[in-house]
Formats: sequence, structure tokens, C-alpha cells
Amino acid sequence: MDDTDRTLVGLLLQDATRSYAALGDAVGLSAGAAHERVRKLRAGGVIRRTTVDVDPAALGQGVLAFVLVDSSAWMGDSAEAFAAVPEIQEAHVIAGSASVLVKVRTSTTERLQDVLRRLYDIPGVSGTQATVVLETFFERPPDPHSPA
Amino acid sequence: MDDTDRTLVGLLLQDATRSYAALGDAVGLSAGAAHERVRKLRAGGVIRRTTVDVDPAALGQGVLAFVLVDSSAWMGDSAEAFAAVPEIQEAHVIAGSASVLVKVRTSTTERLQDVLRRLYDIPGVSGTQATVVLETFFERPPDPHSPA
DNA sequence: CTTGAAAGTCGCTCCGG
DNA sequence: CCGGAGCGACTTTCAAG
Repeated sequence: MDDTDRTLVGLLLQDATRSYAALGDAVGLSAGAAHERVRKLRAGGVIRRTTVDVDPAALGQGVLAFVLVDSSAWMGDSAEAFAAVPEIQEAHVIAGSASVLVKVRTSTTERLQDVLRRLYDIPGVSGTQATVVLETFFERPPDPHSPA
Repeated sequence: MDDTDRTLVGLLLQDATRSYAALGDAVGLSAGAAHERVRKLRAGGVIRRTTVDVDPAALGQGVLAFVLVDSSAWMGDSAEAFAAVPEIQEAHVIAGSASVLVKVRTSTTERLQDVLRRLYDIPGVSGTQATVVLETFFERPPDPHSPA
């Protein structure tokens, strides 16, 4: 994982339809060498898959909310229970007063309420605290060049 | 946007390298018809771009945190200020006691602390409250078939 | 919407250096 | 790592039903 690899990842994040010839040009390598590097990035799990960036609003999911889930029991094995709710896009176990933080997308706030209700069906869930997003400034992929 | 379109989007979310012939087979259409539908989904902004799914940990960004940002002023025009911090992956204006919620990825908690310090450099920011993620259950794209 | 065909591009793999 | 050569597959567009 040198800086050339990071640049390749950055280019693919912007547009994964680039040809290997174009990738090579951008980093000063031949198409074959660029191809080999990308192949290794995929094999090594850095690049998981080629996918598509979808506008949630265009799919009718214009409401975004983050929900803090309180629990009265250990939630470390509840991943599938959260995954079973299709409106939940992310679920994280967190440090702090709450136990789990989930990111939810729905069409309306009524639907959001419905998701909250379903959260209570998950064993151990004792409470929820929803925060509705008014405006999303941006959502972007990780920066491969981030100093971090 | 009928159900066939949603299925096409779902297939492309899983693997955007699928050929139009394979897409057509999956939904019972010819390759040409599938191609035309996907073209329209792109033109209509439903599909924004073809990209790549990257493992943040493989990029050295193993620490994930959500930060509630309190403010003493209107933050509606501060999108660029947040975007200028590369470790910030998402920034949302929220309803509730805090003003902005940001999602941050760094290599270490020390780096996270550094990001928090930079947040205070943004005009209007009066406080932060960071929640560190202990384990991510899952992160996935929106479900195009979600009843929403 | 279908089938079929054409032309161009690219993926992918091989080689020799 | 480079350059080039080669084959197969895919994209993209078109016509005609």
C-alpha cells in the first residue's frame, strides 16, 4: 500500500469505469502495471467490490435519522436482528450511555416511527432516541490519502 | 421507476461489473432493454456514479466515531468548513439539542482528538460530544425495494 | 419491448526485455 | 516495471419487427 495504490483507490472511488490505461496514465504506470496493482488491491480486500452510488431520495427514501438504542442486555450478538430491518442502513455498537447507534432511511416520518416500533421487537432493546436529519451537508467515501 | 428498475439497481449495488446481458437475464429483459433502463437511471440521477467499495480499516482508518457538534450560531452555511476536514465522512444538520452530526474515521483515537480540535476552528462551533464505535454490525447501501 | 448485426473499446493474458 | 500482441467479451448504437 504505497502512495500510488492510494491514488489508484481514489481514482476508482471517483469513477470505477475508468480503463486501466487511463488509470495507468494518471499515476505514471503502464496499463498492465495498473491492472496488476488493482488486482492486488481487490485480492487484499482493500477494494471489496465494484458498486454503484444511488441517490436515496430518488428511491423514495428522503427521511434520514440516527437512532440511539438503549438496551437492558448485552447486544453484541444482535447484528442479524438489526439487519433484518431493511430501512436500517448502518448499525454500530457504541461506547457511552446508549448501546447501539443505527442509521435509518425512510420515505416519511410515519415510516420512521414504524421502524422505531420494530426496534422494540429486538430482544434487549429498552428504549430509543431518534434524531432526524434536516439537511445532509455531504456523504462521501473515506479519503485514501487521509493522513490518519 | 417500476419494480424492474429497482431490481436492476439492487443488482448493480451488489456488483456493478455485471454485463447488460446478465442484468437482462435476471429481470427477464433483453440486453438492449436492460441497457436502456440503466442508461435512464443514470440520466435521471438515481444512479449517480459507478464506484468502488473500500475497506476503511485497510486504509488505516480503523477508528470510527460520531460527533455531535454544538453551536452558538447558524451553521447552515458551514458545509465547506466541515468538508475541508478529510477525516469527516458525513456531516448532517440535525433537529435536536445539538446542531450538526458528523461521522469521522481516523487511524487512532489520538487522531480523533485532533479532528475534534479542528472542529473548534470552525466558526460557530461551541462544543463537541464524541461517541466512539466499538464494533460495526454492518454498513450497507439503501435497499431499493424497501417499502419506504 | 424484441432480435440481430456492426463497430469500437476494453479486459485479460501472454510474451520478451 | 515496460512495451506490444492477441483473443474474447463487452459496450454502444443502429435498424427492423
